[in-house]
Amino acid sequence: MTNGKRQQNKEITRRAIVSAAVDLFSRNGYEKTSIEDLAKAAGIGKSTVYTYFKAKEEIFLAFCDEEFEYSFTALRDRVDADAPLIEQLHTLFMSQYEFVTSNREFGRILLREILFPKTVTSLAKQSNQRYLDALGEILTHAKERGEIRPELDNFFLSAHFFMLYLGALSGLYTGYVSTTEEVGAGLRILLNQALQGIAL
Amino acid sequence: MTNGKRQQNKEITRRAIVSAAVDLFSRNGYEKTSIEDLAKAAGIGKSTVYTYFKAKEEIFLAFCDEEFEYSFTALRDRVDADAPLIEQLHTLFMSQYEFVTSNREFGRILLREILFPKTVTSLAKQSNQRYLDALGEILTHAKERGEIRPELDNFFLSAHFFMLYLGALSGLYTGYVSTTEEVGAGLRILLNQALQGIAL
DNA sequence: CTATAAAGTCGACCGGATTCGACTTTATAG
DNA sequence: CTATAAAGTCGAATCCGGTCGACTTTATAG
Repeated sequence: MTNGKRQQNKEITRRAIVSAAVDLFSRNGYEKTSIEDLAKAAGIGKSTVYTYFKAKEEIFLAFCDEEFEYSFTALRDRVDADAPLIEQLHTLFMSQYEFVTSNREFGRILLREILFPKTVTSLAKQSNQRYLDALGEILTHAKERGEIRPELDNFFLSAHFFMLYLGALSGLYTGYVSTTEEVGAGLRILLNQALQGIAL
Repeated sequence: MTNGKRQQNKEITRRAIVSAAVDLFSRNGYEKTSIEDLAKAAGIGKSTVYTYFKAKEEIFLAFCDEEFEYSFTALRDRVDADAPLIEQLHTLFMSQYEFVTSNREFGRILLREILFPKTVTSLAKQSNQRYLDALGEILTHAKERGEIRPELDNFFLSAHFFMLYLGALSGLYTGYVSTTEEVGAGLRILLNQALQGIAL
């Protein structure tokens, strides 16, 4: 009857792994944490980890999920829903920027996984979706205020802004810029281009 | 005296490794080619490879450099310098798109390294620069024709378009789109948004 | 209360990238 | 022409992600 016992234990073990990941990844970094370390910390055997996650990367994404939850909630409050669109976008992205790069290595791996995942996992897509949803909301509101062209599709608008944000981040990782100020300034220029249009 | 002998041999060996990489990566793919395979093909010992490259990824970037040379040259001819800007950009990017995704795995690794490199190597920056330069040329020409706002900075314009291109590519890798046609259509929408502007 | 199939666990193993350390070659000072 | 230090080479060892297959636990049908 009760197949709930199994389900429940599975959930507990899964949490134990993610919790170990949050701890060890944060403390020692992704590369320096082995699957065996995680297993030991979670009190299970190494290969059991693979019943819960297909690959190490997947654990990383679950780890991100936890961290994101916090970051996104904290963020909602910071964005003023009636500020000009560009300010809202700038605030949103710079907050995310600070969170994502709070650990450089962490940010790099996360961005790689989100943009160019090895396999299309629901988790990667989910992370993405969260951004696109948050943006979509802001955009809908901006349309209502008559700030942007209403005929444009929210998905492509969100994607557009999101890519500009990632461009600013990439500038950091490739060494084009190095300070938060530079990233912020660059991002603002790009957002302005998008809003005002590039063509004469 | 002659410390040239050593230098010269080093260069020869380096070339041998890259040449082996071009051959084996193309034929069997990146993951399926082991360092030992490369070493054997280059006629050296496995660990000697590490005197020339810090990691496998670095060999991959050297490999890309070779391949890009060809791809970029072939491309110049295809772009009509007097077509409307959006057509030029679309042609440029779709050609690159086809080249980059001719092997899905290859494209994925390349894009990761270009956007979010583990270490800022000159190679990654160089690849990037090549794109930005090619774009800069097109943009300068477009300014002369009066097609775009002349006060905008070429670097940020190039970066903007480049990111939209990468967004389209990312859509492929994350599963938002799956055919070349869809990528092309999505890219066109994004380019249009950038050119026409998003704001009312 | 079994029998048994399904689900879960884990130690042992595998392949491949990277490191180590002993050995060989080269450049050069005297 | 040595001696020797620096540079280069490579097989062996290590480390780690991931798979395999034998073993254990759980659910359930009769």
